[in-house]
Amino acid sequence: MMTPVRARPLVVEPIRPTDPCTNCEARSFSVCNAIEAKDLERLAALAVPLAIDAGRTFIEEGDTAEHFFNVTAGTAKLFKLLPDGRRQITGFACVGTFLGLAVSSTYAFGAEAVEPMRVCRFSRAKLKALLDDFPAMEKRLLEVASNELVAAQEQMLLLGRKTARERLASFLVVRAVNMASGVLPCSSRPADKVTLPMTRSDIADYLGLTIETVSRTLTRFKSERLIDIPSASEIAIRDFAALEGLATGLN
Amino acid sequence: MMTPVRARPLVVEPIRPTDPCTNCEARSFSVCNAIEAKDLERLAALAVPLAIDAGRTFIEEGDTAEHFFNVTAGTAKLFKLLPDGRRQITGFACVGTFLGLAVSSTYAFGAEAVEPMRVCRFSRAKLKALLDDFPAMEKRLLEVASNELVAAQEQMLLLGRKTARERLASFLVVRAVNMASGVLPCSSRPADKVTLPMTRSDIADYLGLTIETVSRTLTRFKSERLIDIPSASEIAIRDFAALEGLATGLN
DNA sequence: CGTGCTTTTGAAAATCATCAAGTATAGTGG
DNA sequence: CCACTATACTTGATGATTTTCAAAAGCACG
Repeated sequence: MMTPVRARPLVVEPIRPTDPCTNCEARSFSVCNAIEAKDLERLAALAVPLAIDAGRTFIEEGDTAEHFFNVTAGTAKLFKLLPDGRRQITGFACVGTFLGLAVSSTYAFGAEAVEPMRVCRFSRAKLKALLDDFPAMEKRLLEVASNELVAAQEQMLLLGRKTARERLASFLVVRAVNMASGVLPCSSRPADKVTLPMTRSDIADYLGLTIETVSRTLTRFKSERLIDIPSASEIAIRDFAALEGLATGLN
Repeated sequence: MMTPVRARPLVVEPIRPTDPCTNCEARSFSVCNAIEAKDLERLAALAVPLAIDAGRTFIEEGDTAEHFFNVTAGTAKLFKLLPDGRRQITGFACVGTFLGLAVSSTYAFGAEAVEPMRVCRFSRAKLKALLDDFPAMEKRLLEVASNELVAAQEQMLLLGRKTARERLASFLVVRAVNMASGVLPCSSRPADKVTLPMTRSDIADYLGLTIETVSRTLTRFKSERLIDIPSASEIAIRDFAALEGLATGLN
């Protein structure tokens, strides 16, 4: 159940293109777009691009927080653990997500790559110094934090008050909406296909359920013609409206 | 179960002392202390101090977010609702708490006074403008948001993975620690008495349980000599260490 | 001293977890 | 390319924690 400890050093295959930021395909999604093109050089000087293998833990809960991370490719799961191994995944970080916001000196959560990832790593101290020169970026960070706070509140509602069916429906609906907005101009219709790079165990730990309940609920959705399950990591949405109704508790 | 709608206008007994900020007893707890004494006048010009009756909803989920609030006395519960009335309380806002952080134009949560409250109300637009002149305050807001994010993650762990006993123990432990730090110099020993201004229903909706489970669990704690219950709104901590062990899942 | 609310306590029911196989799927090495 | 193994996923039976339903006991307030 628990993540095996890897002995290898963290830095895996560092990449050093001429200018990591200017052509960064993740910039438009991320906090970095608060910085104008002419100033990108200063940001680039701080950014250490890294490749991270799937399954690797790159933030350990409780470690001293020396770095910020910005996800440029792939997906990570963020989690908190109880001493006996119980795990709560607090979110999935995809392209553009900024990690490491914490006032305290230690990370309040762990992070592990779900898929092979690319991230930009920043020294906390240096980036904080940089923030003094770019108030726009600080504003952007506040926006990001506020958005995450809203998402966290929504997740508390899910964990505290929704049934297993409602939780899975919510999960699929959010995924479908996010997948669509990533590709198409914002706020279009939801995707009709959802990919699940994470395992059933991850989904369970995200929704506060067990893998069995996740599996059973998805099979039931399928038998109700709400979804299709072409493969374990792919879900086709057949009745988005019904799922949305379920997700919002309209039964 | 649902909060009755009040017909009265929101603004209850506005207070207008000569300078609401300089002598504000909540300033040291709040974001306002990011502003130096000489600049307090500009902040004071924006602050509208209000008194709010217990039970009054002063932020309605979904309403257009026109104001920020800063709690100067009393306690509020913040919550999200499902259409059928299920409620999740996402937090309790006490003295010093800043409310209204939201990027979107509408509030993502509702807020209702648990006790009689005093708050300072700010126009969002005006306060945002003020932020441009006081980057220190923006930094402070980011800190606040980061702290809330950490708390939210902790609450997700509680809601998703802890048992009823562990949830109640966590709740009491956090309260005991907070009560102590409010009165005494920070990071001293936890309070040996905890006041619960909120109802059992509020506690249940905060912990993702029912009032019956909250009541039963507390009585069981009492029979196990972990606490005493002199009155429904007052709990004496008899074995803090045991509660803390429970809270962290050490059984 | 009722009246209405909150809280407590009890019994029954239900959702979800646990335990236990069995079935896919993917990765490995022959 | 194909067994072979390990892992992930699904499915079934049972069980337990928590909810639901019900009612009594406390408390606050007029």
